[in-house]
Amino acid sequence: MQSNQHKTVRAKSIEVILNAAQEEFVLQGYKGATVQSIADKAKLPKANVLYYFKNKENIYHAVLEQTLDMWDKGIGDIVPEDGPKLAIEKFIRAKVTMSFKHPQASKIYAMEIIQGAQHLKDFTRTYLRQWVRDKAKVFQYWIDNGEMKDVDPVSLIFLIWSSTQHYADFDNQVLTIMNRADYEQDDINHVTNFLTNFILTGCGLNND
Amino acid sequence: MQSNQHKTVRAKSIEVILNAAQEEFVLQGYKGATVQSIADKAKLPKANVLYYFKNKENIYHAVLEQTLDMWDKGIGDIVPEDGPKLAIEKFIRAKVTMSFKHPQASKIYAMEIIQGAQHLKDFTRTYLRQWVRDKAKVFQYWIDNGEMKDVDPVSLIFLIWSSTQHYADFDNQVLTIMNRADYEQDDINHVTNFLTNFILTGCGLNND
DNA sequence: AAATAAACTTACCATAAGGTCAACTTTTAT
DNA sequence: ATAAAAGTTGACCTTATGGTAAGTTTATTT
Repeated sequence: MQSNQHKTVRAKSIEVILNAAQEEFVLQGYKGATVQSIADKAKLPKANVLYYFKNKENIYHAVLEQTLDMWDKGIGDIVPEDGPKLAIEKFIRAKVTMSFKHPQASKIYAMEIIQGAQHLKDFTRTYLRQWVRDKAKVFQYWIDNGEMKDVDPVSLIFLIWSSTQHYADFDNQVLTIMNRADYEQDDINHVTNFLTNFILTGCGLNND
Repeated sequence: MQSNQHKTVRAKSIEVILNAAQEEFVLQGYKGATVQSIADKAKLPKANVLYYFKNKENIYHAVLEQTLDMWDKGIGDIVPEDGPKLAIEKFIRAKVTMSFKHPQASKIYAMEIIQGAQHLKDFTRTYLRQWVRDKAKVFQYWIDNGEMKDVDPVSLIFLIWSSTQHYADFDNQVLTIMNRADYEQDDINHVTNFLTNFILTGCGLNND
């Protein structure tokens, strides 16, 4: 099949370019990453990279979209049926795992937001705002139902976000402070356990 | 006095340049910030900026140093004599206030670390690592003394750092989600109270 | 007042980077 | 077999940027 074969070449090139681009954007920032450097990392000529993506900004957009997609898939939902304990446990585990396994994605996102979210204003204003409101409602439901302590749901969400993503965005700092070269599976477990325990306790949900 | 008068001019120019530079570096990243754009924001000719700082990297270094200095001054110490409750309260309050009042400083630092801490490797490896070890020891002392719950001190420090700095680094996102234009004093209080309560609870120190 | 040092400014240069183009090769469809 | 489509690439162009050189103006000292 024509389109099938083409798609394979396309898909492969695009994938290799996006991975290279992600690394470069994280390491050098948007302006600092050059199409040439992305091409080099992807082992393709620059003109070939620009054949698949009309320009540098398109590459960046694609990287951002890829990131949001991955998160959407990788991070499960927070649903009333789980109850607060299980829901929070699941959510923290997913976020921590994501942070340790795909720090680059988190970093790209973080840098974009820090710099003013120029390319994600819409996403934040619509999708993310609604997401927070929805989940805040779920927490509030549990609170009203006496299933967890009365803590401000939005602040709680921010705390979970920040404390989990820290291990991705600041991995260099964390590793340096701990005098380690790389994360290992034990670290994921340790952090997951700590954060789960600590945050559940904060929500009045710990039973250790 | 000669050197006095000179220093005034110097100091003033340098100050105005560094403030402009900080904004530009946050908004555009290191590579994206141009000497020209810094000069424009400082309302000085480019060559004048380069008269005070030999080159762009020097400006960046100076901005980083300024940031570290400010934090060092603005964030009090964690000392055994305070006991865990007061010490944590004071520390969270200082960090939150810092986040709301000087988000730029936090952002510059965050971006530097995210991008690999190229210019702060030494700072992290020596000063910051030692700082964490010292404070961890203080927490451990309190734990051994039965003054607080047995939580991993290093993980606790990371949690306090991340949850407080979130309001600086991600201020755009936080404000957008809350559908607000700017932070107000009430927000500082609200966040300080939430985080203090929540984290003290996590440490088994809350008495509400 | 003259001399010296600091502050400021203009014009300029070399390089790097984003992006285009036209030619060429390979793959696919008929 | 051939035409069309997709993919590949080197050469090139334009602009922006970091930095310099060389000079002028302003302030300070003696």
